[in-house]
Amino acid sequence: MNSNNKPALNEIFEKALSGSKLFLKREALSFDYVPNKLLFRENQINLIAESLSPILRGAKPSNLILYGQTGTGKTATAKNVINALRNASDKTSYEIKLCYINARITGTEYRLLYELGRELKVNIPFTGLSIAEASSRIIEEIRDKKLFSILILDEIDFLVKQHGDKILYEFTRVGERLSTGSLSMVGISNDLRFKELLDPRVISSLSEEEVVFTPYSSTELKSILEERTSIALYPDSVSTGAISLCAGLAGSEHGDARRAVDLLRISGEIAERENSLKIEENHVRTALKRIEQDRVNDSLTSLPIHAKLVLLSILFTSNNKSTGEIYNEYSTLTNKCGMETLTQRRISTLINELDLLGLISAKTISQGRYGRTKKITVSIQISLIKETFSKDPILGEITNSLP
DNA sequence: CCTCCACAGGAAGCGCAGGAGT
DNA sequence: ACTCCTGCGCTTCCTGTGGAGG
Repeated sequence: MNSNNKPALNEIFEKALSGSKLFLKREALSFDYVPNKLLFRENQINLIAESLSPILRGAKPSNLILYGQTGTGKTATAKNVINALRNASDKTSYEIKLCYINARITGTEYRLLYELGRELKVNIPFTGLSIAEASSRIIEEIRDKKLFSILILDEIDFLVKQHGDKILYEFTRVGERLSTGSLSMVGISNDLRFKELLDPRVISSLSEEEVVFTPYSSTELKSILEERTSIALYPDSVSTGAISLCAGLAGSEHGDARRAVDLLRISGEIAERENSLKIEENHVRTALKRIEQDRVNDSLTSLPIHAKLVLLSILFTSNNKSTGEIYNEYSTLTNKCGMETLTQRRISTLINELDLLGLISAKTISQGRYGRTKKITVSIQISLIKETFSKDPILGEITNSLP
């Protein structure tokens, strides 16, 4: 792309058309953008490409697992290699099918098969079939049409944590049993200890090859951001300080490129709204605050009604209260507004879910003689909760009666 | 050292929604 | 119309447990 200081003609027109003074190509700063050139991932790209390349000769490639924390470029790298493989496969006579599935979005075994079936053009209804029937339809299709298929399972650890490794076992078995065609898997996991959850048989088959993605360092993050901005923004529309700050903030935990890129994009949007011609550090700081607020707001509004009631109960009692005390308060609340009261067991899991969302913190502690319980504390700004819930048709009144 | 509190959290199963096949 | 399938939210029943007080 153009990186010289003189804007090309098309850039000027583009600018006029989009009305944006900053963004040339906003998508390049979106989290699912797959750049043509991935920085600092040459090794991984080569490893994956080598493992998958037998497919171009009509042989079964080995299964592999990609490990690494969020934002280390696993998905982007996988997609990058797949795109290249797709292009290369046009020149072969074998029919190669590539199927990318995110196991967190496609949460269940059946829907996994459904998605895979759709990619392979097998007729699998949205619901109604048994898992066995659905998978045998897929196997038949692969065998009959001699398909060479690669299934990329993103966030595979979610699937295993929720449903066990049964389906993975099935898939690896299928891969081994097929006489014509093939089915290979590329698993992508955020959890480095994910293998411990698997059956040894699945491990030996699934992780024939392993590729590890290490977190980016802040300097690497900086280079990545610079590369992306050169595509996404007009020249000279971001200060070096702002880039460093994005890289630093995102790198402080572990080198999370997704966070860095998101942060920069939102900073850009804020700068744009202020009619600023350059993204500065203060925009980044505002963006950081806004990301956090949006996240909280989203999870608050999408909470099921009983989870909201539990959260309110926590607000009505003071901090550091036990599950039992929260449950009592919750019961009086449900009675007050004439709703059914769920069991304490259920509330216990709701509390855990709220904890997982980062809205509250629930620590299990032991008080010896006085039992074992959780100490529950709200971990976000209370005013945010009040603000969101007071608009709620059912909970508005109760919320406003809060002290 | 043992006991026993006040829960945690696993397992099983129920009723329902939503949909396919017959 | 009827059977069969899965997912989901929930209940019921259950076993497990860290440590203060005896």
